[in-house]
Formats: sequence, structure tokens, C-alpha cells
Amino acid sequence: MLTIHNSLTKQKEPFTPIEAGKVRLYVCGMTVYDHCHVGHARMIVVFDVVVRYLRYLGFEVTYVRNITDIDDKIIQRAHENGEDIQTLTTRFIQAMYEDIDALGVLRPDIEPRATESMPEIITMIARLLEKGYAYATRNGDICYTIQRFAAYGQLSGKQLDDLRAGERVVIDESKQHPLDFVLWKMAKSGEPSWDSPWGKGRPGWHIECSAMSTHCLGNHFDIHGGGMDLQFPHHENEIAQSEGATGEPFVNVWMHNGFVRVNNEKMSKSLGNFFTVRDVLKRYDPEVIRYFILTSHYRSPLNYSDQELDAAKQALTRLYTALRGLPQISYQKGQYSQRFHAAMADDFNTPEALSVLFELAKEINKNETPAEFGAELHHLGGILGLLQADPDTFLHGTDDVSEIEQLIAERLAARKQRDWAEADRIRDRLQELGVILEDGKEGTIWRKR
RNA sequence: GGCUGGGUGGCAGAGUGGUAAUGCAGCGGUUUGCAAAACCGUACCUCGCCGGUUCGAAUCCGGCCUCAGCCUCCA
Repeated sequence: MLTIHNSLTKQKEPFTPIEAGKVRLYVCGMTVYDHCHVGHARMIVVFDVVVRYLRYLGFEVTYVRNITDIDDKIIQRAHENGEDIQTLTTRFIQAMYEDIDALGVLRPDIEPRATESMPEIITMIARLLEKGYAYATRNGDICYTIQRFAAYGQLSGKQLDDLRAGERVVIDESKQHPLDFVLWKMAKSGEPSWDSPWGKGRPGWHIECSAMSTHCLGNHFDIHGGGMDLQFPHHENEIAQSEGATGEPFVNVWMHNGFVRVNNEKMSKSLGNFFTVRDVLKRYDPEVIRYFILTSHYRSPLNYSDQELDAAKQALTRLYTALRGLPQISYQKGQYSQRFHAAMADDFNTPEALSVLFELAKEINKNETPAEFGAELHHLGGILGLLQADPDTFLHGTDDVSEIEQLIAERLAARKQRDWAEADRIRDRLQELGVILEDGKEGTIWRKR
């Protein structure tokens, strides 16, 4: 039985889909004005694992992850760069695919873009106006009136009276309530705009997700995910918009992943303490990053540092070392699978699930006939999107290996002559090249440090 | 000020009532020409602080200290 922590109720609940055997899931994706950083990578990998696991359990999953390709920051960045908006977003969408494909992330089933969803957005705003959930301000913007939505605050646990709008930002006098948010912004000169019944303009960020998710998945769907920072106000606003417009319940289960931290602070664009995925990929195998993300539970904070990545690399090396040289046989469910699945079914407890993989590695290493354990390890790793590379490929790296193999052959010859000095000299040389040797009964094998 | 979520052995990180998973690091041994990898054994520490409930708590309750996040955009 799969249980999932629901941010709405703040507890783990047994998961029951709305429609038997099917799961409809929406995750807030990227705003494409810059490269993905490790924080984005965490969100994307976490929900990739969620989707993989739901599918593994036999659910027919419809996974939707949007792309926000129009907003203030995009406009601003395009302006700074002196390029047009579409050129900018196209470039960063391409870059995003490069980054997350490298991390072994499966593509969503539907990937709606804000700029391609204007009819749905406009329809939803019109419905909110009809039902009295929205109003036009003096300057022509359309705003949501949160006081009309009685359940506002249910997700974040905030009471309207407790919220201090204007604490950190100037209050907009044209709004009825300081926390009312914009659904449709009137066009400014030089900015992209779309026609609407209220004149040319563009959508607010919150309405995009409400419109795209309900359009792709229906008014009421199973799971909505995103980063912890989106809980308020973004997801709170989505509930208000969607339930206001449709009159139906919006989402059954809300899932929020924790942050990546750097020196005990949230990694973020605004703090400037972020590492882009492509920079980290220059120094670490993508699978190491994926593994690193899964070493902590998805709701816990994850500390980013080189030491942590080194540790992840070392751990993954242990698993691949165990798999090296094993005959490929078909997987049969073993005793470890049960524990792996118990962990995963408990709110996707990947650290616990990974610990089972290490126990399998140990079993392989000490066992005379380890092929079955190897097949199980390979199979269970695959559920997490790990351990699918050829072990030698992982351990050797992707650079040219001919010089290394040449040196190893020379060392082997020296060892045959019992010329230990020469053998050790070559080994030192190889060490300089980052190669670690292992002399076994059946010859010498090696790996990259 | 309000709301969330945390504080676990040297480090990382699970565990939410029965006495600390897993990885790295440490120590002793096996193995090795020496190493490495691997295996076997092993220590440390008792789970932020104080009090309570219980036969029994890291795990429940109360108080306190402290950290992070949200209440602007943010995965």
C-alpha cells in the first residue's frame, strides 16, 4: 500500500487514485530565463522518481509538467540581453532538455507552455469574473479577490489576518485586499501581449498553472507537486482559482519537495548561491548527481557541497564495483525487493531504499554465486533510474582509455618479471592519470578515481 | 508578528514506543610482491535542553533553546 505525505493535511495518507488504476499528476516546472540549477534538478529528479515508481506499481500515469515561457523575469532578461523573448526561451528550453536528459529524467507526457495556453487561461479568468471571484482594478488589470474564497489559506495554514502583506513590499492601492493577485496584466508598450476580452495583456503566473493543469488533466486530479517555496502563495492561489472557476475540488494530494541548501541557506537565484546543472556536470557524472539527490528524503533539506558529491560518487562506485563482471541473468524477485518496496511505498523513502541496494552489494561481494543478487540490484536500481550503465563504462569514465590500457599492459609485463620497482613506477604514473588499479586473480582491472 | 518544517553517533543520512538502517571515515584481521578492491570482526555515540507519560522513548505530551523556509519572484 502506497502512502504519500499530503501537504494539505500535513500527514501521510494511503494513496487512492480518483480513477482506479490511473494517476493524473501535475508538477510546476521551470520558468525558462536561465539555466537549471541543482535546486531545479532536485525537483525534477524527485518527481521523475515518483512517476517511475507509480508506473512500476502498475498505475497508468499521465504526467504533466509545464513550462512558464512568459513572465516578468523573462521579459526583463530578454531586454537585458537585447534579444527577443522567443529566442531567449527557446534557448533555455533547449538547455533544460540537455541538462535533465543527462540526469536520466524521463520526459513528461504533456508539457504545456503558457504562451500556447492563452485560450484556456482567458476562459478561466472569464469564468472567475462571471462568478464574482475577480474584478478589474483602476488600471485595467484583472485581480482575484481572495476574500470571496472562504477556504483561502487551507494549504499553507495561514489566516488572512495573520498575513502581513506589505511587510516586505509596497502595497498596491488599487487592490481590494493587499493579497489579491493579478490574473491578467494590461499590456505595457514593448512587451508581448495577447488579445482578451479585457484588452491586450498577458496572464499572471498563478493562473497559468491552474489553466494548464485543469486543461490537461481535468478539473479534479490526483497529485500536484512542486517546490516547497511554491506552497504559498502559488499553490494556494491555484486552489482558489481552480476551485473558484470550476466549483469542483482541484487536487487530492499536494506534494512539496525540500530545498537544496548551500552553507545552510536555500540555494536560489535571488541569493546568487546557485550552481547550475551544466557546471556540476563538468565535474561529476550525471548519475552521481541523481544519486546525490536521492540520498536524502524528498521532503528533507539537501546540503550541496563538493564533499557531498564526492561521497555520492564513492557510494555509487561501490554499487557499480559490485555489479562489475557479473553474468547477466534475468531478474527474479528476491528477499531484498520486498524491503526496497516497503521503503518506496512509504512516501518514497529513497534513502531507505538505497540502503537495501548496499545490502545487496554486500551480498554480491561475499557470495559464491552472486548473479541473482546482481540481477536484483540492477533491477531495483533501475526503478530509481540508477545503475543502468555498463559498470566498466561508469568506472572507466568516457575519456580515451588506450594510454591507460597500454600502461597497464606494460605494468603487467613488469610484474611477470617480478620487477616490482618498474611495476610500481607505472602504477604511480597511472595514479597521476587518476587511475586506481586492482590486481585480481584473473588479471588487473581499473577504475577512475 | 503569524504560519511550516527541522535539530540523530567523526561526517552524511534513515528510523516516530522496545532499545540507533545505510554510505564514508576509524580500529583489528584475512587477502595482496606492496597496494587497491573485497570479506570478517570491532569501537565510539546514545539521538538539542529540561520536565512529564509509560514496564520501556530518539520515537508520545509540555516548556525552552536553536536552525531553515514562507508571508515579494523563486523548484
